[in-house]
Amino acid sequence: MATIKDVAQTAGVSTATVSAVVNDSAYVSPELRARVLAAIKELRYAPSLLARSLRRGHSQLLAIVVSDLSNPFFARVVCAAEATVADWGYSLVVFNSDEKPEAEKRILNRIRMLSCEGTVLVPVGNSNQRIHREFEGRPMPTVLFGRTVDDDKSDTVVIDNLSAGRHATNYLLDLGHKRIGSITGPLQLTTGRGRLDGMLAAMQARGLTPEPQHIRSGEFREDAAYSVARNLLEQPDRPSALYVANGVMALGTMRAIADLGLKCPDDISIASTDTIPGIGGLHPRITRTEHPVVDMVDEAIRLLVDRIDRGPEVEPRNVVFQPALVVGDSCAPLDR
Amino acid sequence: MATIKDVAQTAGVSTATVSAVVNDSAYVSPELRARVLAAIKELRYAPSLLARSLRRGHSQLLAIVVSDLSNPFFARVVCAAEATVADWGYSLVVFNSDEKPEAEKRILNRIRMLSCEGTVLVPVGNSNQRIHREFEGRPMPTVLFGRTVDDDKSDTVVIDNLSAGRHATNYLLDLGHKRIGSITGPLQLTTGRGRLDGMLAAMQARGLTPEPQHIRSGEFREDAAYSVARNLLEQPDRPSALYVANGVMALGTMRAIADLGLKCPDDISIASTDTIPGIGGLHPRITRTEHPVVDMVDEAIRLLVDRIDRGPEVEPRNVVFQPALVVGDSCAPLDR
DNA sequence: CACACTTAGCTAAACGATTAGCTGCGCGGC
DNA sequence: GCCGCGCAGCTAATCGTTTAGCTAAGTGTG
Repeated sequence: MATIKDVAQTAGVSTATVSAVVNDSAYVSPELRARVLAAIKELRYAPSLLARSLRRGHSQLLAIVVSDLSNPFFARVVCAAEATVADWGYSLVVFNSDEKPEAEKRILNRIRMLSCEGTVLVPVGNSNQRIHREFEGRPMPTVLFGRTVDDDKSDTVVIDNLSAGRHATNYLLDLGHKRIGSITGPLQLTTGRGRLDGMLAAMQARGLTPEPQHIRSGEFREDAAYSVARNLLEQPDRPSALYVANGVMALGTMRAIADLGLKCPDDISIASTDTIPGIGGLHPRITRTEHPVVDMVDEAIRLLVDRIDRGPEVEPRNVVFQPALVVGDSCAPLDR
Repeated sequence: MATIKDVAQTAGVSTATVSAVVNDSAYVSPELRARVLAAIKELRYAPSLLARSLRRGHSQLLAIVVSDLSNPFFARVVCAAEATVADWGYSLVVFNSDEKPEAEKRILNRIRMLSCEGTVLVPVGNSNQRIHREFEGRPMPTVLFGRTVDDDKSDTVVIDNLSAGRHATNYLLDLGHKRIGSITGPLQLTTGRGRLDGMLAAMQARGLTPEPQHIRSGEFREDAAYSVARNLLEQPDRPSALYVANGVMALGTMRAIADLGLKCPDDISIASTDTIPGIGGLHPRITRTEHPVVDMVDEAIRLLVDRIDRGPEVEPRNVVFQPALVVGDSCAPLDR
């Protein structure tokens, strides 16, 4: 690879002049400029971002750490992030913590070593100490995405989990369901706890109390939801409707329903939060609340870049997006 | 952020000694080692990978460029790559060319500037010149993934597209279908051309010639497949079965079928190549050929790392994975 | 014509690590 | 007692940039 010295030599100028041409950072006479440009072309020179980063003190690198990259929701997040980040002139380093705190720790450390300028983090667990412990010293600009932790120092972008759970449940209630169960995520996560609380609040508002054995939670995964759903639905007094906390869990639940020889929505109605893109042609079409992934990611990157530029003085900002109900045909009215 | 100088100063040693301790690259007396370790801990020192990379001449960075990150198939690829790459001690920079040649060009250039040590590339278009033009000078270790181009210099990891198309089509033929159509990807891509050729070969082997208007192709996207399928199925003489070239196109086709008020498999049978994970609980379960994504990615990374280590002398290797037929219930026997 | 002022382009010092090569100490052998 | 050798740890060069500060030539003014 040609270096700036090679270019300087072939063009017969100093490296400072080459740098000035490349970065347009100082006036260079048309003649020299032309010579430099020609040399660059001839040698196929491209500046080393490594060296530039070292000198300038910033790396043009942003990191994203998601908690489960095999979840289509986070795949969409990464996809959106890649695009937005490119618009801002950064490149994206992607990490998957796989819901493991120790992996997250290792990753955050690596991000620091890579001199990434900022991080979009879907935090694992609920202990914020870790985040700041790892990033101590020069604090790393961080936007918490999707989930929050007890942490008033970071910017956050989340959805209104309570509303999500409530709207989906209200839809079921409006159809006449009374014995509603739920399969939600780990309750130490805001996405798990919040959605369940929304569901319970909706029930309570109608004076209903769900049966304890109908309220389940498990990991945010297809197979976890499958097991939980299977176990729940094999009970003699199964509910007439279920609220399921995310897209892949809804799929797992549908699979359990199918395997048990039940029919949705005939035997049981399903409403969820979050969605799997593209499955609108399959049956049933799941009724769910959706959140605007692309907008959320755009906002997260915007906040992140702003914090990188303006530093820790800026007050932490917490942006909450509202979910929207999308009606499919996975819920049937309960006539009785 | 603490630098190696700070550590050296606090420990009362030279930077060389600190480096020796950090990298375990030379003997350091227990006493100094302890002092250095203490200083590192106290200052929360972590070496700058930027500086290290600059000096050592390699960056611990691998790049992956996929042609459509919103496609769940490539999301799975990125997910698998992230995990494997971490095992080898690298970090992964992710790019999405979105099937745009000019974006790919820009990305490859950026990869070069970032001093990534190697690239897993899902190439856009069919002109290999671009790849080598961009990577000229010190040639960039590259593994072509999923698709190949006219290029005998790179390692490649692909599936046997011909077999994929043939197996899926044979399944339909075995059920008695004769008027089979297809919706495949862009024919300048090996994944488009190959799968279609496999389908046609299967037909031909039974002495059948598909009607030209039943053979369609379009972009590898849900919405593209939807339009094509809709147009195809609205014709009076629609086929009794369709082979669809990938997972998202199968979903688009199913959506078209649903929107037209048709039933799968009653009115039309669908077999595809590639799959969407987790949708086994929805109806119909699409009959398809699957390929071992994780193994393919592992192999690609293995090849890439090997080439980085051993240089361009190694003969290019071309690994082909075989697809496997997975039967769902999207195909009905044709009795007539 | 001398002086100050501008400015194009240069030199050289960073950035934070690694590492070749040097220094000086301690020890063993004759 | 001296010489030579081994080796722990240091100094300083280096990776490829950017950039502060300098030089020298050009310009305009009194």
